[in-house]
Amino acid sequence: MSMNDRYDPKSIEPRWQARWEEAGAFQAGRRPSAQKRYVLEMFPYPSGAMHMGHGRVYTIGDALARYLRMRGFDVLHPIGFDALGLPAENAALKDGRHPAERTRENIVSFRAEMKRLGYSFDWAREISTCDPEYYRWNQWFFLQMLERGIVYRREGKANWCTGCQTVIANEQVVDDNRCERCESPVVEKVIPEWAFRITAFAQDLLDGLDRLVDWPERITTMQRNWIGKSVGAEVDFDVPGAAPIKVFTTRVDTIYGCTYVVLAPEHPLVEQVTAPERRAEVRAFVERMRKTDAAERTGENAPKDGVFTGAHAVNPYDGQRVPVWIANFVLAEYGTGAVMSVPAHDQRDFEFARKYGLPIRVVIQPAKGDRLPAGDRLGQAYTEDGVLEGSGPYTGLASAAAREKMSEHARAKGFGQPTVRWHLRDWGFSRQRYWGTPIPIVYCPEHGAVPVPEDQLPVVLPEKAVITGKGEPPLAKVPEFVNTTCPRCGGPARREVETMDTFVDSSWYYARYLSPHDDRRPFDPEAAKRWLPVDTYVGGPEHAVMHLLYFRFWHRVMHRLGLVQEDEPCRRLVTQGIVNGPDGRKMSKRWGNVVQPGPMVDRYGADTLRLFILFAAPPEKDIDWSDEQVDGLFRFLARVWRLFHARQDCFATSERGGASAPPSPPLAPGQPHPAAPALADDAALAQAAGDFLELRRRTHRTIKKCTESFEGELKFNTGIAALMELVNALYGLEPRTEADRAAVREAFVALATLLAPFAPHAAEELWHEVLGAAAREQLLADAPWPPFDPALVAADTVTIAVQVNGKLRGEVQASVSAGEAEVRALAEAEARVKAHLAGKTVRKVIFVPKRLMNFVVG
RNA sequence: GGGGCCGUGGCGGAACGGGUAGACGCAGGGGACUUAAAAUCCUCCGCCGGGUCGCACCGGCGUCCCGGUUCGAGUCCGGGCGGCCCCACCA
Repeated sequence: MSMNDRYDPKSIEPRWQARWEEAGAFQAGRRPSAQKRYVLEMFPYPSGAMHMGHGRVYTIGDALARYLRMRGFDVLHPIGFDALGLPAENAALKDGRHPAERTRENIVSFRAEMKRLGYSFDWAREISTCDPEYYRWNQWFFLQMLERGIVYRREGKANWCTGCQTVIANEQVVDDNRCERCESPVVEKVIPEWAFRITAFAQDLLDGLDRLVDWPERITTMQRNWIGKSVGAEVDFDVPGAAPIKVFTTRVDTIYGCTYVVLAPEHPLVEQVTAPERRAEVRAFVERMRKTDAAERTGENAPKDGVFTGAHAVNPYDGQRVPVWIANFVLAEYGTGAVMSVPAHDQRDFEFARKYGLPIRVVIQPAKGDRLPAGDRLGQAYTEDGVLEGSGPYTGLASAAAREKMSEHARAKGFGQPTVRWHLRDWGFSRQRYWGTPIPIVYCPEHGAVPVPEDQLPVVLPEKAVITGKGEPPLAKVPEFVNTTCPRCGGPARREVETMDTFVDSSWYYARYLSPHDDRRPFDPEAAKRWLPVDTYVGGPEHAVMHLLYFRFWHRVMHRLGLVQEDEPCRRLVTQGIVNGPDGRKMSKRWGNVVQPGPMVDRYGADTLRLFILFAAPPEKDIDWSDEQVDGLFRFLARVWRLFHARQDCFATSERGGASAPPSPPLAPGQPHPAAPALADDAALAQAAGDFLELRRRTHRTIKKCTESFEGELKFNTGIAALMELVNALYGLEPRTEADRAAVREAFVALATLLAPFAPHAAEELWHEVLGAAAREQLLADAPWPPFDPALVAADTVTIAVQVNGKLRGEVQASVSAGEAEVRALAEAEARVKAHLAGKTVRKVIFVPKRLMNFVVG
């Protein structure tokens, strides 16, 4: 192949994609004796065409995977499709096409787009969750978890999406009680459902967060808040003539300030405690609450609203009788559905007490500073910890100590106990929809819910679908599916017609990649030993409390089942920002600002698109699409192209010797690389001087900089910037001697190699061009990452800034080893410095070797 | 209300543990090449003022605002203001 003047990605990219595939360059397991790295990006939901957001995740992950391969690791970089779920079914409702058909089509288009972008996936491991060979293992897990009590059937209030006509998970309810998917209102509905006992893992999931040091803190914080542990106490308030009211509080230290008790409107004791003369009013209130939209009722801005029941309860600590109220702001499903109200020390209680004229009693004083006024003159609740007063035997104790003593006292006396409450709820995963994994249960009139035996899996989702979006679940309308026999007695029975939440599919897919065609178990535990946990997981931060919590839960389950060694699925998480439209708004048909990756590849080639995505900003930041910037990156590649072309005299003339490159620095253990071609002829290189010695320094600094952009925080933008600087430097040089050419050649090899993770096709082409026959048999994708020479990275002369009283007044050139006296002499000789020192007394001189000298004068 | 992140040129963004602010790119100005345009190559580009025929050069200000620590602050501390994200009457 000969090099053309014009950079033409269309002629380059498909050719290298074919070569990589032919060579199996991206197959995991090619270096069995090397250390492994598992690089994973969240698999796509193929609901439409691939969009720019996908382009960004996979470009980030791919750059890393390619780099790690070049560092000598055995890299697993798989891809698959999260194919089951509501959107495909919702689309089917619109145009009547079968979800399977639509999904298959979308997958074909995704796969083609991804290949065109040149992602280094191990395609042999591709999975699709709508494949029975995949979801049968969802069913298998279900059975295992059922047996262990981690799956159970419950009858409870569920979030019912009025749009999707199905139950959705707590985590899928977003802003103002709307569905995360379709934004329809979500209402509460009492319905039987299957649930995972994720709450049994709450403490463990919480503790695990402390070990996830390479996760973004905001994600672990969000999980921590979502799990929502609160340590407190349960206390029983006796109600004469009725069952005691059990309240949950995190501030039992304030209980002597309790002046009333509040029940949630739905609390089971409401009817029982209400005095006959209050009944009408209470019922009217409860009825009104029932009819009010949940968000409106319990939203932050909702005014406090309540009603007195006529009953009184007894505070077990001081024997005081306090009135029992019902109020809108108490949630039936949190804690015990009842609270003790301490208006002096809780803002909500304070507001409520003010509104209804209930007493306010101060029982905590700040440890330092002014004392609080009496309750009736308090401007707002004092909610901090402090020192107890008016609290019987606990008076004088600090809040924390009091809490401990007081909850222990409750336990000793039998009217309460220390308690931990969680915000996290069990994960209800029943879906009354078609396009999901069938739940392997059969209902027998004789034996009730009977699990389908393992050897009868998979329960295959029938091809025939009656999708109306209304009424009964679609599977109920398919008699061939529903009607079956009981696995236990053989009598007529009906299958479960609910399907599993799509988040089940994504909870363990990363493990299926390890042995995607295994038909005896979900995956091979030996392979898991080799590859898990995932080393780097790239995906959007929007999954912080759904997928990312579920998959941590599922991994723990797999750990209990003995399938995996560790309890956390992934070491490092990288959350990438959004690609916005050119106008800075979220890409949307509504704004007409959508930019698709496909047409961009047509116009500029994959390499330019990839460079743009990586250069625009660090991965976590949102970026705006910019046609001008993309043009700029295309120009950069074209510039590199011309440069190589213009300097062919430096490398195309002769075959270089077989000297191999020095090994890559520390990270590359295991199997040695195939012998790498020399960067350049060592003897000639050693002769490089002047501008060309400078070039060599720059080359090695660039290698260092690029390497650093992959280590620690991923900052590809600065790595690419360094490459641009090297290119700019090369433009100014005119090599004349053999040593000059060797230095230029060294820079070219480095440039092509370092470009490989970012713009792999162009890099591959240039690399083969510069190395000629020496590289003919090797792919750059397989070549070693270049080492840098520390001696060349460290400059021998440096520019030292000279300040007078902290203001820059000049700079001097000095050798790196120059001491204070030497630099001072140089500095004082500078005209500007001299002028600023004239007539002043130097009181002090600060000298920072290699950086700066500051004269402090008076 | 709680939690997290963040405020740097016209724009996207650089700046290792406090040490020359603005790397690199985009946009823009000037020049070369060209019959011309595009492309390309070279070059300038924070603000204000002084200086010079034009340069060179010089001074002051400058990383949201106000204070502090320090020889020295984009970076550390305190207090504001503004933006984004998540959670939200969680007892």
